[in-house]
Amino acid sequence: MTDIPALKLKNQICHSLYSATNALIRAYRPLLDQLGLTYAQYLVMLALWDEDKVIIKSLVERTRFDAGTLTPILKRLESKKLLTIAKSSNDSRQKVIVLTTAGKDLADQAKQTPDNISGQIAMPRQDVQQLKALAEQLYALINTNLTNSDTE
Amino acid sequence: MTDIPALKLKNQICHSLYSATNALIRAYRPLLDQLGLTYAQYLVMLALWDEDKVIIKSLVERTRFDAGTLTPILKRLESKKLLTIAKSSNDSRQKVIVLTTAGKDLADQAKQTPDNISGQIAMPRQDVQQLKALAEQLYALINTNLTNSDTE
DNA sequence: GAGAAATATTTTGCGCGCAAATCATTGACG
DNA sequence: CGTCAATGATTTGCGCGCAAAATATTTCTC
Repeated sequence: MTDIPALKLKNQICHSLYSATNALIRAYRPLLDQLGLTYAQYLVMLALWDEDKVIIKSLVERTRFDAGTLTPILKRLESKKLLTIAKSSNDSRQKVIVLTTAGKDLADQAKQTPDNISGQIAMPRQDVQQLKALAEQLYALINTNLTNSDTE
Repeated sequence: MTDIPALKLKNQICHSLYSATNALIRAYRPLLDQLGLTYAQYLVMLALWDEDKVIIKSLVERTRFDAGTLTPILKRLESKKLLTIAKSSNDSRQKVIVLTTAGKDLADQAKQTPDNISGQIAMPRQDVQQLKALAEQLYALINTNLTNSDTE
């Protein structure tokens, strides 16, 4: 009916990106179920396997999650006994996140997950790398152009 | 701590894709606020501007939304008087979605949105097209490989 | 043509995602 | 040193996203 090309759903990069991302999360779900993690919890655990004993602000930066999103995720991971949340002694506004032994051990069970996914999806490695690079580029552009226009 | 490259957050394409998509949705928000739409509602309206007088199943296919997600979105659009939801006369299991005049008119106000976004983000057109193509490829691969493995 | 399988949609329940408001603590500075 | 802004984290409220179960209607199939 409306024949404005700019408004055609098929022409929207946002729709392609959105549905691909959601499809990828769905593909992860059965694998992550075995670890007892949701997708968001998995990303937080990845960040903590890189480096734990960090404050929440550090996780906000590295995971790119909103702080208001992270708080309840960390509580759920705590209730699964994968980590502890303790007040910092230096600055009691801050909370320090530390992996438990169980939290560290889960890395062993998780280490097959990325390969399992790429095995199932069978996208050429080069295309995957390019998709990743372009997504990173888009993320960087949004967070320079849009964040700066507030401040200047 | 855990030095397994496959588990490094930086190496995860899923994290790049996930955070880029969420950043893009955030970038759309101020523009869509002016239209009184959320991002998901905007995608549904795009589909309906392409073609309305369709059943929900058709929207499920074109928007790639889950039916259980679509039902409440359509109700909210109905309560905004942008569309009507009526039982089909042929098959009363089905519901027919029809745009109201207000719903059609909103396309005029929306038609600047895509250009406004690309103006703000300033990603080279070629890169945008490639990102879209790769996202579509990923979506297609997930929905062939993973859907088939159930049936065979 | 009655019961069973298939199809279209809705409901339920849980976990995000995020803007905005709030709270607690610390640091600045006058 | 008191107050006031800044900082780190939490809470609140709403709208998805989706699996699973429920509901309603239609289409087999015998």
